[in-house]
Amino acid sequence: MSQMQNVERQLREMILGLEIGPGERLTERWIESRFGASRTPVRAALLRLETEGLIGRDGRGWTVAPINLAELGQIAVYREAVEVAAVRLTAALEDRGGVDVIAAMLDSCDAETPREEWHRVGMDFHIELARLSGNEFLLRAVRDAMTRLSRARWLEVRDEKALGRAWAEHHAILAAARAGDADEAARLLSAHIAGSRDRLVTSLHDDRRGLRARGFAVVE
Amino acid sequence: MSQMQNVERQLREMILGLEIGPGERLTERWIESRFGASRTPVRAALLRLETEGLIGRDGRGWTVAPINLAELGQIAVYREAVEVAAVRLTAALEDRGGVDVIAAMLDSCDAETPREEWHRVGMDFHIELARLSGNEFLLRAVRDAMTRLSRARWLEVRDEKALGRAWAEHHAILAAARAGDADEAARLLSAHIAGSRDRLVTSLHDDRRGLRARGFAVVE
DNA sequence: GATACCAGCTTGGTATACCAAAACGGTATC
DNA sequence: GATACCGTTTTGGTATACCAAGCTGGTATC
Repeated sequence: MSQMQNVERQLREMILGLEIGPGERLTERWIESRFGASRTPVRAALLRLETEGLIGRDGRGWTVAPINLAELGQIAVYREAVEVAAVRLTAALEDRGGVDVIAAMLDSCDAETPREEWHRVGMDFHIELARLSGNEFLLRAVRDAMTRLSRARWLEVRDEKALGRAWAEHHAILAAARAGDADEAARLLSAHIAGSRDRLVTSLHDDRRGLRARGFAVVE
Repeated sequence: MSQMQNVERQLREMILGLEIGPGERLTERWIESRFGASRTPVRAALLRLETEGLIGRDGRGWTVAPINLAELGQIAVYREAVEVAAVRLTAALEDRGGVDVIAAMLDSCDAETPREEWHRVGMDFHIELARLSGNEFLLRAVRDAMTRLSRARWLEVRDEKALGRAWAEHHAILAAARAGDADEAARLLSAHIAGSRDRLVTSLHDDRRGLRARGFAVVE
């Protein structure tokens, strides 16, 4: 694997894992010494992460993207557009066997499963559902949206009940898609995305002081 | 303006203007000498154009993205999802004055207007309509899609009648949006995108031999 | 004549040196 | 004590040298 991919992957993981906090400044020299790569692959990695929206430019320098509550609302609208389109395509497929694979993925989580795994499966549900549509652009759109949401979802304070509700909603969406009921799947998915957004924004808004106390930049 | 932005902009224009043909190979050294910049900004520009889908990797090297007919179909589905969402938001706005600005832009084209300008306005219509929605993600999605479609639309053989029809359809969509009729605007926009796709794919498919004779890679 | 192999060249990947601009810090002045 | 100014340091932008992998063309061998 090339140094560029190496740096890109590790840096992305550090950002998504909040090892580098939202709003933190990055210097190419620090990354260079941190990962043992020279500035050329470091710069390449930064350029890629910039297009993913995980980092941005602050004047001449680089900054880890802050948590942006307004952006979360816009992403929800975007997600609804592309995910609903994807699930409608999936529900119209001849062979909807892929739905069962996703259901099995959901069922691999139980009370013993670590929170990290729930987090990953919750995102992969949406990504894999988009993949079933067979449309590369819808898939990429969902993947990008989930990447941007990842940190916010990780910071969300979710109780046991909320996890169970999301799990049930996911299964209901799959059931409608499996049955070929595009309208019902679309309706359920829209409601699911809107509900997720509401809980997410409310949770982060209520907790914004705590987040800032941890050194995280939060934009409202 | 930095060398990177310089190279990126010029290279993009050369690719979109078909001065560098679809499928053509690119070497960093050629670009370096062609634009008088060193490899560092050249590589940065290539990385950005790669994320735009205008160039891709061919093993170790770089290749201008071929014209891909299957991709055109997928983009149409993607466009429909995001553009319909955008126009619905726009139709629901309190202040829909921006619609008239777009209408004026359409009306700036007449029989004397060069084809290049029609091409640009035809794309900007969709981009500006998405901008009115106020959603950054929908806007970016439409802009990206139009960038990817740009070369194909330029290669399409369009008669006077087709241009007039597109112009009329654009105005009808604006009228519905201005009236706040989201359903009608969505219906018209969906039909417009589907019709555009059909004409585009048919035209390029019929002309694929001619395109290949010009040295353009065409994937079906 | 075909094929296997080798040398040279091309090319992307990487490291690094140099530069200008901006940020920082300290000092002198009011 | 505040502020304006200047030198130092830091930082991103750029150019370039070097490397390894892969391609090319030619040659030698069968």
